[in-house]
Amino acid sequence: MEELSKELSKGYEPKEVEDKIYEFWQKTGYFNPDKLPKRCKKPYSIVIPPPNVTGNLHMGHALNATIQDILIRWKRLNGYKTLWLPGMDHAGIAAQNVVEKKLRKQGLSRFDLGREKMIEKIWEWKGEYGDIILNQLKKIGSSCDWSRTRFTLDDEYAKAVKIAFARYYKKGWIYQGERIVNWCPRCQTSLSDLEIEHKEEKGHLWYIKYPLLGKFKKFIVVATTRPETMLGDTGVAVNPKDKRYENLIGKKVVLPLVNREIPIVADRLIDKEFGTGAVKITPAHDLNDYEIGLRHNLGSISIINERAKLTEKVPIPYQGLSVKDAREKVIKDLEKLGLLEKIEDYTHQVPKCYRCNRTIELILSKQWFLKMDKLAGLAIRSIKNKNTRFQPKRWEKPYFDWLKNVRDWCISRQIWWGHRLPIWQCQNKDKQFLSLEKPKKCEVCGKCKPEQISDVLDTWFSSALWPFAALGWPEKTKDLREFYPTNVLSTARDIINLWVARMIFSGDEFIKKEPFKDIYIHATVLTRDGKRMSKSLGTGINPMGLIERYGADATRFGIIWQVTENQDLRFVEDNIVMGKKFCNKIWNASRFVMMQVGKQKLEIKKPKIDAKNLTLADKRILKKLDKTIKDIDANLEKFQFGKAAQTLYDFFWHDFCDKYIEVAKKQDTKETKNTLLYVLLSCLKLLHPFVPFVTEEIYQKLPIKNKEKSLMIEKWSE
RNA sequence: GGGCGCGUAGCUCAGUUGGUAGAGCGCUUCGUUUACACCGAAGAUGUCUCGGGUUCGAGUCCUGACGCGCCCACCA
Repeated sequence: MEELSKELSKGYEPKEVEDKIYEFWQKTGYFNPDKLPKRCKKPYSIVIPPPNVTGNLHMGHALNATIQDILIRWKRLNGYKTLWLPGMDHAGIAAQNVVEKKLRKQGLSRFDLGREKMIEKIWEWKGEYGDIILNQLKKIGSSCDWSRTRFTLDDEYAKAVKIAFARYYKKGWIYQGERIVNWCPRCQTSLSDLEIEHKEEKGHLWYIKYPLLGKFKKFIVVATTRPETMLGDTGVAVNPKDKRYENLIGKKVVLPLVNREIPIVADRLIDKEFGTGAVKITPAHDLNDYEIGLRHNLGSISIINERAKLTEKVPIPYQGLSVKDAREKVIKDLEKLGLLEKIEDYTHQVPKCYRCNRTIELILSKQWFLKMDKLAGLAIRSIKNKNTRFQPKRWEKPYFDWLKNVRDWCISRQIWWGHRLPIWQCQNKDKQFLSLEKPKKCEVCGKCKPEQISDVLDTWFSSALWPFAALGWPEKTKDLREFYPTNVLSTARDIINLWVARMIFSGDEFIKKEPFKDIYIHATVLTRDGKRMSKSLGTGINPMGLIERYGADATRFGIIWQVTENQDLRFVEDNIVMGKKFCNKIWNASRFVMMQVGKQKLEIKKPKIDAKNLTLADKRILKKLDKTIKDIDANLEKFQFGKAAQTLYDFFWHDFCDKYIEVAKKQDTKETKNTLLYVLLSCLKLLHPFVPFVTEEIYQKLPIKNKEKSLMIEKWSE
């Protein structure tokens, strides 16, 4: 007892254990599937959803890391050749924004630096801060194979991106076109629909009188939330079935302030019930209007530029005004002319940039697109055929809904940090061509020195290749053969379409196989009162703080305890406290068992349940243990992490500690000692995926002869 | 406008195919017995949001209502 207590302190002290154990694990090499014992043959793989370089671990990451680590450790203990491949995403706009912000403090913009200098700066920044989140993943105990860490902007990865682009290009699925795109005036780039967030804003609905051509004091009244765009109107539209306007269709109005004659057209898209039933049409700055404009040959006039200022296409007094100023002036001027009928309060959804929260402008712009019809079909088929399954299944629906209505994907961005499109511009003719490397001569004119176009690809274009590019594609690597398709993707619901759908069709397209068998969509972590955790609201909880106060195991256990199939998870710290107590309980129960058994090392054998010299209590605990193992396996198989944790907790605390240990105190037999040690060891294995540190620490101290080097590679149920 | 999830003990949540309501934290009482007070034993606490229906029987199935939250959407 004296000696033991020197070795095992009275309470579990995570701080003295965790870093030491993590280092030990890394030394064993067992995070690397190639270094696992030979008996581990069957591959089991997970690729991490690569966190952004700009990232810091938040509760969502902590939850997801725990989930993935539980799966990996569980399968590793079951003798699988496990690979959990880590990495980071270069996070185009997000990363560039971070560095831009730093520059701004020095009064500089990225344009002051120029492209090359700016990219250099971002790499520098990445070198300095880029590993933070990976280190945080280590802190929480993630057993990733760090030797395989990938970054979505490293050279091999860039090759994969170029090859993928070229394949699409050669199929004719990539095209350039002038379309209405979402434009962020701050980030100075186009954005895909999925990169927009709609926020409710209180605005107004302005009713404006458009005078009918040649009819004195007769008007058609249109309602709009954006009066300033009237300067770019090329028509007015009404519903063809609208009796009120029947005789006006085909007539013309004189656009106020501009004095342009524009037609009244009939289009089925117009809702008779809304506003006045008559709509001003601004094809260059609204998607619906664009379509209507095309149908009726209205033409388009771009009146808002990339900086959200009015262009020279508007009357001189408005040129150069910001959208906001233009709105005020237009209203004032209309009022003066007596053309403003009324103003109503109106709340509506305003599109915002998901990276900087600036209001998005819709503008006409030349961009690159990836055709989605075929690819969306592939993605739908993969789930329909059950080659890949959503867990829980209900997430299929938003996935299908998006894919069925998806528009072509705008893949070009006007930022600098990212994969440049492998497209080159002839200097003599207005023509471009594809070339993966810097071309020796121009493929168009044969004479000029072509220049690579400056656009980069949407970050999600490269993320879409992650499951196979991270395994070495386009090279035919051993890893790709062995670990693709991966077994599980565990991720958050907000990137089902942004990322998951795109990985599925990419995998299908390039490898002819879906990248994962199961897609586990975990709950979103909310605050105690059901609010979103966010930095700006100050409602976030830092998992690193929890680890500091309670230890990594406690944090893992406390989070996972709450994981059910629910969409949301309201985080309560009480559960982490519970986790801490539980770790302490594990520690002390182990201490007791070791005191009972003594220092002499035993050969551990699985006791036979029907052996005669076992007492009723012995038999009972062994039986319950068997059942518990089965339950845990079944729960984890179904991704029911909370239930698994609760089952384990219950067995360990109540069956093993409260009942069996108490009885064992009065049974001083060889069989009981063996059973104590056997059940404890079994529990350590079962507990290890959930609370890896404390269990490994104890394992290392167990007085048994036939021990593995690490608990990580013990045999699950022997 | 469409979709999804939730409403069970003071708080956060379980509750498998319908059969007398459970856990953790908190609370009450007792307990320093060979691990653990980060403990043990015993205990209290619920019109399962509200109507209606199916059923011998509903927290569980159906159907309305109310409340909360999330996502999608080109109603100006």
